[in-house]
Amino acid sequence: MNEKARRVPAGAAVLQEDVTAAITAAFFREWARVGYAALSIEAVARRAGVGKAAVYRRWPSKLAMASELLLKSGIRVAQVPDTGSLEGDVRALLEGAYRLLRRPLVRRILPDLHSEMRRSAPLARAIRGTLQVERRAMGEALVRRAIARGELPATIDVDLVLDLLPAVLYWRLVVTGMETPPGYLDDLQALTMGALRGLAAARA
Amino acid sequence: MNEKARRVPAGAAVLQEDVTAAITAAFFREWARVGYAALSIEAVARRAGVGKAAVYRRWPSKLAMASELLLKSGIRVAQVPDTGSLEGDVRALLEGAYRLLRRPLVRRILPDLHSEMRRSAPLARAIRGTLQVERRAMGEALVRRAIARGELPATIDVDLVLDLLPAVLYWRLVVTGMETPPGYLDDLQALTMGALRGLAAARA
Amino acid sequence: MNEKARRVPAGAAVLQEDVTAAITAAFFREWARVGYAALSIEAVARRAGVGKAAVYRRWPSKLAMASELLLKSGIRVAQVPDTGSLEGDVRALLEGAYRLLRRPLVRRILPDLHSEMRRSAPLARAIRGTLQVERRAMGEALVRRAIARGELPATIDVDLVLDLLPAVLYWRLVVTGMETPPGYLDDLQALTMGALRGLAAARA
Amino acid sequence: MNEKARRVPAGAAVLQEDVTAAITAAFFREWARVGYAALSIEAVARRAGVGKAAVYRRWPSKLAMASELLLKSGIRVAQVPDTGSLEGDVRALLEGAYRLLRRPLVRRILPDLHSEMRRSAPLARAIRGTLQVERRAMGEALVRRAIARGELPATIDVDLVLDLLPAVLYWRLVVTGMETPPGYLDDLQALTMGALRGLAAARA
DNA sequence: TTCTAATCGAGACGGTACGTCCCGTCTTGCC
DNA sequence: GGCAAGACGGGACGTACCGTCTCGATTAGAA
Repeated sequence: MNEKARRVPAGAAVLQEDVTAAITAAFFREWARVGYAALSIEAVARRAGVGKAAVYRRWPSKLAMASELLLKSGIRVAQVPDTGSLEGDVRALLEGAYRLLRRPLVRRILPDLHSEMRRSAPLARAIRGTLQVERRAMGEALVRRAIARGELPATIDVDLVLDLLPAVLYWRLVVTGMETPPGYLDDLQALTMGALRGLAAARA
Repeated sequence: MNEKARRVPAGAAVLQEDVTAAITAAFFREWARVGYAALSIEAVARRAGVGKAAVYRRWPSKLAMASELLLKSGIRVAQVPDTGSLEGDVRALLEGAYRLLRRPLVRRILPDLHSEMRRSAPLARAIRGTLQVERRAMGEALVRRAIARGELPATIDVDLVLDLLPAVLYWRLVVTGMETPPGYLDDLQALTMGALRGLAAARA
Repeated sequence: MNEKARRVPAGAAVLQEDVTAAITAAFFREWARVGYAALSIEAVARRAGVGKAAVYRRWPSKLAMASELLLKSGIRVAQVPDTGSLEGDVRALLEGAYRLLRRPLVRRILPDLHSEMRRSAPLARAIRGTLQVERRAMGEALVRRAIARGELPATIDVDLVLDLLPAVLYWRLVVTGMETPPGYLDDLQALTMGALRGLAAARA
Repeated sequence: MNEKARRVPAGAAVLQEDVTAAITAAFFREWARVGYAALSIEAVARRAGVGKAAVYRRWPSKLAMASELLLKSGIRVAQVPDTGSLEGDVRALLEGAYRLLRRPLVRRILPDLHSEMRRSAPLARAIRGTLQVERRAMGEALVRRAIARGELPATIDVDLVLDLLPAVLYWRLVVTGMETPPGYLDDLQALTMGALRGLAAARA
């Protein structure tokens, strides 16, 4: 950031994109390094080679910055295609979640995010308004297709299914921080299908 | 703190219980007031009418203080008795976990602890050395009894079962922060038993 | 602040003169109030209505602050002009030293500086690099002129002369803290000239 | 200090001499190490292997402790015998002063002491009431003997002589902290005798 | 001999100050 | 007007000592 020629936009008085990009990159690197709570705007600016004012010009607070950058950052629930069977859909979802939660940055950031959400309504709203909505929509679609195929009863508790699908991987990878042995996803797939059958039976 | 009669100091150069109590009370009052992240030890000491050193003499950090006070305040994995059947044991465990995770304070602090564990090896060791060991022992005993009764095959992946048991409640109550509708535990029980059956079948 | 003249702020992010002035004033007021040893930077900042960092940005320590402020406040070895005779030069030097060491502030701070020099190499270097060098240069010039005039032999021990010139006044005014009676400088002048003659005779 | 059997004085409830001795020793070692200003009672007690209260039981403050211990410590002006001539007396005095001021502990402690004296009337009184009185008495006796022998005029300014005698050595050894080359005392002797002659001539 | 009273090492107590870091705001001169 | 740089008043950090106090144990002299 420091020495580069600024091949800057048209008029002045416009936030420069490369500065924003440098801040964004620095922000995630700092987050991964020290965690959300210990993350200081000063350090982000320093690492980005940017004045503090450049940060404050863009976002009023650390939280606002986090919210916006996360949404833009591509921490997204993978798309789950219709594979034609519940079993295939579940497998696809588990694999997508696994690919996401396996990333070290994600494993460090998610607990911070969930911690802060407990405390900050605006952040919670920002997150829930996008990530969770997306996740929920995807999960509901999966369940609806299964009901349509007759693989699940229409009476099934969709919320509980939505809790089940990410829960075990999140616990394992994010909360305990442990790795997974070979074949883990296969076992998890069997476990999940059994759980869905158990749930279906209870509501049948 | 200054003028109070010091009833039963007991030992020499020993941390005084009434000071500890004052700090503890102030800690939770401050937590409620500003949240964990913004909680300053200075403010806790001030509110307790105590020198900062009196706090640092007891705990090396905010997180250590939080961990210990929470443990003392009753955040414990409930004991799971041998109910005579896998189904009963699972139900007891789920109910214990539910009682724990339902408490607002626990729902606020657990993500903080898990976040910080990702970063602080000493804290991770401290937590794992107590809570997790306890939890794991309890889960393993449950599985072993089930194997002994013939309810689960000896080949079952114990680690995965240990992931399963707390995962859904943790996700629901702690991560999403949502409440549970009536009958949630019943459904969760059915779900969990189905999951165990699915897992058993896969390994049979 | 240290070496460059700071006339007319000139650049951005430059220490502001009015803040420096406020700190300086507060420093001397605090010194007068509680003495050097008990002087706390916190109190200086408080009294100046300034953040502590504003003080530390200017000086790394209480002693550095004291040294610089004193130098600026006019504690300088007086210039000794060539009066045309050894006698006149000595008299000028004694009078310069007297004017300096008579000031109460100087009498309070000099022993502190000398004490601390015994312990702090950096401070010693700083002081020696300015005050002592200046003093030595002046003394050597005086002696060299006297040798050129034939008033002192070329074999004279210059170091010892340099010890002699300030020694008695320093002892009297700074170490014992006593005042001087009228005519003291006249007697001291006679004493010093006698000493130089004695020294010259010993080396003749 | 810790394990020794206490073969203590007469009655109980009496300050124990070996504790006092341990504190005294620790006090001087700490003084030499960090200087008077930075000397903490806590460190003295720690180094002496003694509780803080044992120190406070003996002296109400650091200053009181310093005053008393210094007086007892043997930092004394050496006795100057009547050698039969002014020259011999001066030489004896200079040698005594040199022996004293050459000691590293003394070179470190004296400037601190003089600094504190400037600020603390009680300390100044304690020191002046003993050391200085003693020194003055010795110097006056020396001058009186010289007057009696006809070596100095009766009109000589005794105070100025008293300033002269210690001044150069103090400046050289204590203030500048430099060492002395071989023959320094011889030159200093010549210098001092010359000074006395010059002073005598002025008052003749 | 038993009691009593003050000493001992240890260290907790409420405080103050240390020197550092970061907060969010503001200012300066360059582009 | 955005930019890098960084000073500003403020506040918390975690540490070191302050001088006081309390503890249980030791230790003799007085009862």
